[in-house]
Amino acid sequence: MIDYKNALNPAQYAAVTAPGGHLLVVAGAGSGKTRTIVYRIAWLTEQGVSPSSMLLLTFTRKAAAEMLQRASQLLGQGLAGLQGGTFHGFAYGVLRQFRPSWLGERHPTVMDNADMAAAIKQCREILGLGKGDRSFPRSQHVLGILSKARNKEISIEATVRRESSHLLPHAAALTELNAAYTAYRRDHGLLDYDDLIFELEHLLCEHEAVARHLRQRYEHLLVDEYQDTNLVQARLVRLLTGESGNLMAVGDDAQSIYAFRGAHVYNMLDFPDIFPGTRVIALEENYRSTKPVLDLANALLERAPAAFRKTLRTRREGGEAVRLVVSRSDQSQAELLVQRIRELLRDHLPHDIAVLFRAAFHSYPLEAALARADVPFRKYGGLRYVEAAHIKDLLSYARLIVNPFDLPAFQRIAALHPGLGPKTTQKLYAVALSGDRDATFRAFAKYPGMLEDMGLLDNLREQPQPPSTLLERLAEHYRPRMEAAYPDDWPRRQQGVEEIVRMAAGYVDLDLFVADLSLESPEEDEDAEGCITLSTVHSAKGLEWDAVLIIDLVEERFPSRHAQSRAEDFEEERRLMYVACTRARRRLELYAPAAIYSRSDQAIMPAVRSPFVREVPAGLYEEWHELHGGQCVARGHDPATLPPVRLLPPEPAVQAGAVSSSAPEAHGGDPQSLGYCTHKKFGRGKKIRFVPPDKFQVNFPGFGVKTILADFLTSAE
DNA sequence: GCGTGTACCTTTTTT
DNA sequence: AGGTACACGC
Repeated sequence: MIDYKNALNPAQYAAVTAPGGHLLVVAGAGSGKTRTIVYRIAWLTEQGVSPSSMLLLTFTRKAAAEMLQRASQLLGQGLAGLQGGTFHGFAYGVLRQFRPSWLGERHPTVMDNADMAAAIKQCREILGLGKGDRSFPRSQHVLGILSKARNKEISIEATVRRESSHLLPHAAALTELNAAYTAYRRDHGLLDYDDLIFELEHLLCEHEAVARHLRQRYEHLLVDEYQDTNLVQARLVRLLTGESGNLMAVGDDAQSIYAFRGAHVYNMLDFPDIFPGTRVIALEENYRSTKPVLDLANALLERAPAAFRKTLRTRREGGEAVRLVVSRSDQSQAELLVQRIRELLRDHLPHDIAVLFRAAFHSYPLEAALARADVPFRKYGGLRYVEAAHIKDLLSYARLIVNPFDLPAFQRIAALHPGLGPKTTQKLYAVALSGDRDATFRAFAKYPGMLEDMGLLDNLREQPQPPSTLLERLAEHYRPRMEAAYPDDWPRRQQGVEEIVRMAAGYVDLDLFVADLSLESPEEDEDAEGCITLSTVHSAKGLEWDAVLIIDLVEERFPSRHAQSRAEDFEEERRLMYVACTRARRRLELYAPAAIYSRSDQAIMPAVRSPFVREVPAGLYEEWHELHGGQCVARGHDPATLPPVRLLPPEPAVQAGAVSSSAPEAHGGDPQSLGYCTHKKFGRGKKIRFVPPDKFQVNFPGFGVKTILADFLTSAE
C-alpha cells in the first residue's frame, strides 16, 4: 500500500484522491505535476479502476512514457493496458479502426511537414496561382497560414489580416489554394496533422455508437498540458468525457506557449463553465528550483497581464545567484559557453546541463564550437532526423505499401531514378493506378528501375510480414539507389537507415510504425547519458536540468522578431522565457551578446538586450562581462574569487525597466538611446537598434520594422 | 521535359 | 545556408 498522505502535500493529496467527476489541477512550474498524475493513476488502480479503462493524453510521447514508467515503478507492476500518448497519436489509432467513409478501402497515411509543403506547392502550380509573383508566400509560409486558420477556426482572410497583412492581396488565392489542398488529401488518401484531430471530432459527432464505445472504454480521462489545447481538442475532450465521465485536466496558464498553433488558454480558464461541477485544485509550491531562480521567474511574470500572473513559492533557501553573461558577440558567446560548460561538467553530469534558445538555428555557432571542443551534445527541436532525405526515401517505400495512392511518396521514389521529372512522374502515377496493365508497362518501359520498385512493392504488399522484415528488405533494395543519390556521404546515411530498421522491431502493423514516425520520432537514446542537451524552449517543456543556460537574449531573437508588433505575441514570448527559466533546478545563466552577426547586413551589428533581461530588477542577478581575452568577469565582486583578468570600467547598474544604452557602446558606436519615438507617417514606434551612422531600426505596430533616418523621428515616451 | 547553373531571398516555435 | 525561380542547353 502506498502512503499517499506522506508522499504528497495537501493540495497534491486532494487532487490524487479526488472522487470522480471533473477536476482541474492548476499546477505551477515544478509543483509536482507529474507526481500528481502518477499518484492519481496509482490511486485509481487501487480503487479498482482497471488501467485499461484510463486514457492519458499528453503533449509528447516522451511525457507519456515517463508517466507510465513512473507509475508502474510506484505500483511495483506493469500497468497493462493503460493508454497514453499524444492527441494526434490517439486520433490516428481511433481513425485506423473506424475509418472515415471518404477513404473507402484505402489505408490513410499521415503527412509530415515536407509532404504538406510539397502538396501545397503542387496545388499552387496546377492552379497557376501567383505565377512569377515574388510577393506570393512560399509553400512553408502558406502552410503556416492555412494551418493557423484551421486551428484557430477563423477564415483564411482573417488569419492573413491578423498575422501578415501584407499578404492580404493574396487572401483569395490562399483560400482557393486551401480548397485544392483539401481535395488533394482526399484524392490521395492522406491525413495531415490537423486532419487527425478534426476527422476524429467528425467521427465522434457523426457516429454516436463510436463515441459511446470510446466513452465506455475510457472511464477516466487524464489530460496533461491542458493550457495548450486548442478549440477542437477541447471539444474532443468534451466528446470523450460526455456528461457523466471522469476528467482530470492538468495545466498551467502561465506556461501557455502554443497560441501560434491555435492553443486557447481560455479552454483552461473557462474550464469550470464548460464542465459544470468542476473541482479546481491549485498546486503552488515549487519543489524544483532554488530561490534565486524562482525570484527571477516571478519577476518576469509580474509584468504579464493579470490573468497570467502568479507567484511561485519555495521552501528551499539559498542557492547560486542567477548570472547574466554579456559576451561581445554571438560568436564569442559560443566560445564562452564551451568554457563554461566545461567548468560545469566538473560538478554536474552532462545530462544535467542544458542550453536553451528561442529558435533552432540560434544554436548553430554553439554546435560548431562544441564539435570542435569534442563536447558531446544532443539537440532537440528543429529538423528531426526522420526528416533527413534518405530516411524519407526509405519510408516512402513503406508508405506506398500501406497506401498505394500516397502521391508524395510516389514522387520521392520517382525522383531517385534519373530522367524522371515531375511531369513524367505524374503520368506514371496516373497510369499505374488506372488499372490498365498494358498502358502501364508501356509507360514504365523507359524507366526499368522504377518498374522494378513498383513490382517489389506490389509483391511485398501481397505477402504480409512483420514491419522489421519488411523494412530490412526495403533497406536492402534502397541501398544501391542511396549510393547513387548520395555518393559523398552514403555510408553515414546507411547508419540512419539501419536505425530505422531497428526501430521497426517493436511494431506489429506497418501503418502504425509509419504514422508514429511522422507523429513523433521515438527516442533514439543510444548515448544520451553522456551528452549535454541543446533544445528549443518549446521542446524543453516539461523537462528540467540542474543547470540551464539561455542564450541569445537580445531583441529580435528572444523575443522573436516575429512577435514584436502584437501585444499578445509578445506576452507569449514572455511566458516562453518563463518556461525556459523554470526548467532550472540549481543554476540559471542568461546570455546576452552585445552584438550579433546579421546575414542581411553582412556585418556584426550591435544588439539590444532582451526586454526580458532589461525588465528584471538588477538585484536579481549577477552581471558578468566578457573581456578582450575571452575571459569573463563579474561586476562588483571580489576580484580574488574571479578569473585573474582586469576589470572592465564600471558601468551604471541597469535599473528595472530602464532601457539599456550599453549595447551600442560596446562597439564604440554613438550611444544613441533607444526607446519610443513617433514618425509622421507610421506613428508611434519602438526603436529597436541604432544603425550607424544616422539611422534607427524602428518597429511600428501595424507597419513592421523600418530603417529610418534619425532626423525623421521625434522622441516620445 | 529534364537537369544544371545562377542569382536572389529569407530564416519561429510543433504535431 | 539553403531553398526557389528562372534561363539555358540537351
